[in-house]
Amino acid sequence: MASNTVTDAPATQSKAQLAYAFLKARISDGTFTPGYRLVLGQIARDLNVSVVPVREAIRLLESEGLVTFEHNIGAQVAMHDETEYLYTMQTLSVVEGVATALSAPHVTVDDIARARAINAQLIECLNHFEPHRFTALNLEFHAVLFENCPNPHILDLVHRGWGRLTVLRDSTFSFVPGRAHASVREHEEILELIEANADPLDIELAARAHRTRTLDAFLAYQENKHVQESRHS
Amino acid sequence: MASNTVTDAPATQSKAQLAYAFLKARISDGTFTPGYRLVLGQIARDLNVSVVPVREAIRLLESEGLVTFEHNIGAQVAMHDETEYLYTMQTLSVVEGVATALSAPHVTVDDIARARAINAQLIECLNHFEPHRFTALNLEFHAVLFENCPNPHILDLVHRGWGRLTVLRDSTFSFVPGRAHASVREHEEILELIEANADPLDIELAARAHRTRTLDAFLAYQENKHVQESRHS
DNA sequence: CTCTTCCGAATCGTATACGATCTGTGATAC
DNA sequence: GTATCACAGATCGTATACGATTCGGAAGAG
Repeated sequence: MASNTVTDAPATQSKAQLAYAFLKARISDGTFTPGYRLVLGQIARDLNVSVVPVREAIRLLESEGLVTFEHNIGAQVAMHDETEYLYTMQTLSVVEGVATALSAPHVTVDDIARARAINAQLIECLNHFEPHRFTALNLEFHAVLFENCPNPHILDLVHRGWGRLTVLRDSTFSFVPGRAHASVREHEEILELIEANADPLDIELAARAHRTRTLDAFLAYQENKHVQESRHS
Repeated sequence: MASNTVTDAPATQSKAQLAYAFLKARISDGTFTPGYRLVLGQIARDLNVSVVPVREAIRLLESEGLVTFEHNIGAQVAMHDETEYLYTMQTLSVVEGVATALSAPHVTVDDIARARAINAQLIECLNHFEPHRFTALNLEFHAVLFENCPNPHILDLVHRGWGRLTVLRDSTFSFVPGRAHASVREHEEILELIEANADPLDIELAARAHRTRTLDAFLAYQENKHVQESRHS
């Protein structure tokens, strides 16, 4: 009866979810670049579904800010000016900060150990540097620290922030590899704060500053690049 | 050509938006109480539209957390346990705090004057206390202080927080009228911090604490009520 | 040569239709 | 009397269909 391609779990998966996953994947991996026009009928044909579920998926992505939508015009992958990255990082610095602080009391010694192991991999990664891998590990590290946040709204905001970030820029560390060294050091500092049952506000501000510094490093790099470019002209 | 009932602006309003506004209004004013089953066909008939736009509106409301949705089962107005209010207030305290701090440098003397005027109305309101009016003015006051926030994401989160709050509880001050007096005093303190160009972090924490205290007051009231109830039994 | 106007193709928004799934009720077995 | 099963009504999910709107290019006026 339930004859599905792979497993039975997604057998009950709606076509809307299928379309959503399809579009999100294509946007994330860069197949659909910012500004790309998302035509309902075309996508529907590609997926062998009707336009209705595709439409639903697009509206969902719109509410997450990954695509923009205009009445009677259609959808396109959201365009990002440089400020977009700035705003997303700033927002994430705030929500990830509180999430980490609220999570701290629920972090077990086992969690700390796992985080240290991941940070060790990050340090090891510094030698033969791969920005993409570094960023993936970096998320893993922070996820251990904020996933215990008891407030589901804040946790959701953190997830959305990371989601947007991966769409906006594959890895900040591609641009500012130097930041990676400081980053792993700060990770250890944050771990020590949590271990010491530090004041939640201290943990929050440390986590926030950690992210803000990555942002600042990128902004400084960009500033510098612009200066160099203007010298050539 | 564009012959509409009232104005021309909503002439281009889609039926999906109509359904969205209709549902949101009914949920906010309490016609549809938490747990109320939202049947697509029924709502569609009431609005003289088909189920498609209604469905779209409901999915939007779902993404905002106002309704819950289950595959092949349907939607109902989101149920709120007590923790829901707690989590929403906590989240709002954080995002409103940063929004206020980020907004502060862009607040003009004129804005400050407007805020003071609103706070004066709040003080005046303390005599013949109407919780609903007080809450509306309270939002107006804070809106003046955070609307200048340059980060659109954070601003959006603040708006969503307030939106959820009005759905969850008409007015916290109905339960804890005593909190209103302290509240208006803290308003003045926040205004003075902004006027003095205080450290953004100080402004942020003041704004955050202001909201947290309202939450704490409610929790204390509730605690007290439960104690009294258990005495009767 | 340039600007305006008009028309057709492409796409969107929504109505209708129909198969799939769930829920509750009544009949049957133990 | 209770538990299980089957069936019917209700509702959901999606396909198809069609009017409405937009956009781009061709035709014509200046």
